[in-house]
Amino acid sequence: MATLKQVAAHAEVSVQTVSNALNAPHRLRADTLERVNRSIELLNYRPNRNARSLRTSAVELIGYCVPSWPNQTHLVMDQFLHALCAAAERTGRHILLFTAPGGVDGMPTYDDLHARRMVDGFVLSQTETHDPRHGWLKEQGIPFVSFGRVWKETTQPGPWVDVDGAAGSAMAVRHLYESGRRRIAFLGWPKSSGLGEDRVGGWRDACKDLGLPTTGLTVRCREDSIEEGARATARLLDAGRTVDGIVALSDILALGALRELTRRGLTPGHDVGVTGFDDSPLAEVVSPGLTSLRQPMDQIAEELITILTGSSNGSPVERLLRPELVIRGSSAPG
Amino acid sequence: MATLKQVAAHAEVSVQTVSNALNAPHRLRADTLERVNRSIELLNYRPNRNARSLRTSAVELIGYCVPSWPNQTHLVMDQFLHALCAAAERTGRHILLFTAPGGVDGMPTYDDLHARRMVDGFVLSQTETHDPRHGWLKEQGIPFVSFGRVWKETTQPGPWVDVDGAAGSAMAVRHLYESGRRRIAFLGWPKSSGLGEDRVGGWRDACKDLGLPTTGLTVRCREDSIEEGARATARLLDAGRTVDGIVALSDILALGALRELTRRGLTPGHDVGVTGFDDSPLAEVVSPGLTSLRQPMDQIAEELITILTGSSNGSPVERLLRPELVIRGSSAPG
DNA sequence: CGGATTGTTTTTAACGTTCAAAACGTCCGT
DNA sequence: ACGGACGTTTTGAACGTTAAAAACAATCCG
Repeated sequence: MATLKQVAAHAEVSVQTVSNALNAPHRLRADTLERVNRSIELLNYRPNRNARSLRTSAVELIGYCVPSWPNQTHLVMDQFLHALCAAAERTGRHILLFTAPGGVDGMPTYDDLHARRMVDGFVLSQTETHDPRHGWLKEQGIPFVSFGRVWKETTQPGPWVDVDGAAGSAMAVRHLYESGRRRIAFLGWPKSSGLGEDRVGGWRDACKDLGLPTTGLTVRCREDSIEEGARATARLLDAGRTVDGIVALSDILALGALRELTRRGLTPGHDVGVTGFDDSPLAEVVSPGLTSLRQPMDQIAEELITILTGSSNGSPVERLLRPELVIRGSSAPG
Repeated sequence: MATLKQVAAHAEVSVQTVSNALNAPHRLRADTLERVNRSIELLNYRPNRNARSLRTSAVELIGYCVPSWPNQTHLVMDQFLHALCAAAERTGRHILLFTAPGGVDGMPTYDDLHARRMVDGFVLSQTETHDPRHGWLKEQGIPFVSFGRVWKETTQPGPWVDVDGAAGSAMAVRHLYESGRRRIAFLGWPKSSGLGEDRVGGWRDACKDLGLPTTGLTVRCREDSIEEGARATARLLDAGRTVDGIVALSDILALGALRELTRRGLTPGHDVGVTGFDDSPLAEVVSPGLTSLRQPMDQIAEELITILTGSSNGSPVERLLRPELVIRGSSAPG
């Protein structure tokens, strides 16, 4: 494996000149640059990243903790990871995966990776309400950016990128409204979830804007499962009042709604319009296809990397992106 | 950030002694070791990985190319990644993610990562028939291990770990047989797929062993989609002959089968037993739950890391692991 | 023509670690 | 007392790169 020294000898220049040819080519005279480049090519030289990192103390690696919540399925994780990787590579960086316990217990792992100079910073995801990681990292001066706000904190301890759940729900409501639905229910999560409150808020506001009723039309599911989604839908339908639209907080809950509707002989899309969230692979795979709010993964990843690797001057950056409504059969005009 | 030098000064020993305290503690006198360890603790010293890697030329990082086939969904990728990460960490290593074009076009990317000393080796997955990567890497002398055999090669160019698809299919067939099914069909892929041929072979052999018919009971789907699975099932049922069991090559195809059966008023599990492959999150989320063959992810990951980081003495290692049949409602005794 | 200016290249000194060899003690047998 | 053997510690050099400063060369200006 060729080194700078060997290239330098071959091109008959000093080591530093070869280094400059790579990192500051404008400093070289045109003919020298070409000569050096020929030698680099000829010897198939590639800079040793470890030596470079040792000298510059920047490893160009970004840590990402691969999540593993047993209950929750990460249906869009592969999309996210691919987007994140691609965005990192566009800046010459890479993603280093690691596992860590949740909450504060995981902090030593983050600290260690940073202290050993294995990563320059972190991308956080799976942000929880009152997530302790953000404050901790900020306190340690470890660079990070979060995919997801730290809910229930007035001042956010660090930069983040997030998808506007309220706007998403509102889009779903308006879409159902435009296809004639007038009693649109919401399947949500317990109040403790910041993400849940964000999305239910958007539904409520949009309904009020359009003059639609909201009372008695919210069901809070205890967990994110098909079963709970179906139960919640059953409760809604059994309450006696008509429901012709359902905005679900997740694709999983929406699938539960679809199942319950079908079980009762109602046709999703025709009798009741249903929408989900996140546009997971399931959404286009079920029948009828599930209308869902897609997260703009590429843009999210791009912003995350930009913020993390940016000059970070002044106040932390906050970016709220709009999801995109992907319309499928479950909300076909009825 | 503390360095070896500072720890050495604090403990009043030489730099090398501190290094030895970490890498070869048996060489130190007990009291020296303790003194050094106290200093390490006190100064909160962590070895700089870049300096270490530069010296030893081992980065303790394993490259994994995050796949992105547009058509195919990676329903178990997060499970795999988590297992792989955990297994790597058990040996003090980590996973570095990257993206690369498929086939030979991606090889420069692999080569580059290795040449720049950013990874020690690679874990390959999403192995295709005649996959060129294995031969190429072997030729370059770049360490790797593959999750998945290189199909259609008599001598495998490198070590691999794989799941025994034939055994899996056979388990599914025997399970359906035990609950009384006697005409068990197979939903597969085109003949060009090595993985497909492996699984269909297991089905055929198991049926013959049990004295069950196989002729006219195989359907080859053009692509891995719910739609194709449903179409294939329709074709089977329209052929006039009875079918009381379906072994599908994938969970997706199995879901298609479930859908078509339900559409025709047949009850999966009661009228026809259905099994899938891979035990994706979908399997336990649909209704009825889908009986499926789970890949032993933790064991796979463990083997991959062991082989890749092992002494690699002599001939390449090959490990064929048995999948586990997870029984759910879709194959409930009818 | 001398001094300043600019452009290009080289020299020197790190970055933080580990390897190999040398040095230092201590104990032993003779 | 001496040489050897062992156990522990230190010394010197190297891994491959880049930052900073120094050196050199060419050009410009008064």
